[in-house]
Amino acid sequence: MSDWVNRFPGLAGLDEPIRNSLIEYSQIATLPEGTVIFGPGKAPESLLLLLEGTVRVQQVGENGREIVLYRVQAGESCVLTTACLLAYEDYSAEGLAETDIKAAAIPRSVFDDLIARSAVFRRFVFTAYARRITDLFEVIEEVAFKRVDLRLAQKLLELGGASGRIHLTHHQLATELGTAREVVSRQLHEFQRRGWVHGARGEVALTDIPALRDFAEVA
Amino acid sequence: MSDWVNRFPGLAGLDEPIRNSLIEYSQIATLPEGTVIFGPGKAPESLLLLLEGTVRVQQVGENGREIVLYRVQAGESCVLTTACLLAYEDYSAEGLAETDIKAAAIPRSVFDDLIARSAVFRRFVFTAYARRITDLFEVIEEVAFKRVDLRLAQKLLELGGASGRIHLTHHQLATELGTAREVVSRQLHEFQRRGWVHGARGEVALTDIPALRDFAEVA
DNA sequence: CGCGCTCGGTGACTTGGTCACCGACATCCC
DNA sequence: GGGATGTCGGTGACCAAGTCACCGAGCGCG
Repeated sequence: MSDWVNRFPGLAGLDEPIRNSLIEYSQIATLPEGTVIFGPGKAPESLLLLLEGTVRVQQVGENGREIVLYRVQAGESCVLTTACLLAYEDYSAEGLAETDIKAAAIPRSVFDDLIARSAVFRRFVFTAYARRITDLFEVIEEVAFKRVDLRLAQKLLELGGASGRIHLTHHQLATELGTAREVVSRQLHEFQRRGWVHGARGEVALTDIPALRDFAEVA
Repeated sequence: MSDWVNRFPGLAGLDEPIRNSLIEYSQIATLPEGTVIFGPGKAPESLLLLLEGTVRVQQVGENGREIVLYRVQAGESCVLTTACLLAYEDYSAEGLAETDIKAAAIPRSVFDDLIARSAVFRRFVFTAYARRITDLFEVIEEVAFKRVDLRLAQKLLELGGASGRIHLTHHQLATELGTAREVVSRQLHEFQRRGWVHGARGEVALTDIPALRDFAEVA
């Protein structure tokens, strides 16, 4: 069980001593689905490297609406949170375990030490930053400039995978896009009228993926 | 002219050798207002520490609309760009010199070396990251959840300063908020009807700041 | 079974974004 | 001076999106 480091491609070239520090000073934790990993008034104290499961990071507005910012997958790290706890901890994003989770937790001090000692680790961290930040740029572009019907279609394709079945409520889909439940309901209704999807309680089935894809890309 | 390091509070505690490396290996550059510092297809090669002037970072959507993400002021650094050039350079944000600019440019390799050698420098960099990221979170919250009239009122107060005079066109104000010119025109018209502002070509004068502030905060 | 909850549907309305167009003004050049 | 051209702001009509209020269908639970 000391070989979890291999699951992170960015850490492949790590020197032996560094790798050993990492393994020695980090703790493997498991958390059940639904756990709030960090959130308003609950700053994380360590960098998380996700071994299994996914973490959803979302923003909650005062009016109660929510928007998903990005997801951290197995093999990735939760870097943004580390940065934030350094300076301002009063940001309103929260991290949720979307499934059961297994992760390696690296304490701040060890993190700092590794950054100092290893160029590979530095590259790993800054690359992770870059990915998250471009994710955020993308979210901004989407909410500021793009139409919801297109965004919904894209999201459905993204979530539907091979099976084309999505087990989410309209409310949850609305959170994915940062819009309101009614808007999603109406759009899905329209998609159904066109024969692209079929809805049931807490579920959406994609019935014409090519047409959806056409719509999402072209229009 | 080797004492520009003092202008950065976060670099105050820097050890002599580190400080000297920084001064020795960085270059002072001056750029005229309007220079595109980085942008799509134009990745920056060094970390910029702003000595004088301000840099505006904005996102450009395919449809031509724009939104201001944040500003880098004198005494701050342009860290996000460094991270991004590491991984994906195809993000659609661009950095513009909003005034004439003087900045110290730290090459990648020197940056990496300093990060390795100095805990103070590490803290400086990660703190700068944190600030930018919370800025982005704020932008997302605003554009996804808040009403434009409130956002416009806030922006006017922010830009108006003590004098209450703002030398921007309606189009530029729209870019500040990531909305359309017509929307700004209509809102300003309404504000004017209420006696809060007075408009002229390329200029807005705030005529009732307390009322504007009331509106921006309460409603 | 009845109770309370979540989920989704709907109509009416407000707000925001788009489109097309226009006149006022500024600049520049003959 | 008199165009030619471009920017700036105003406007009406329309469409897209968000809000509000309400409802009924399904579901789980005691």
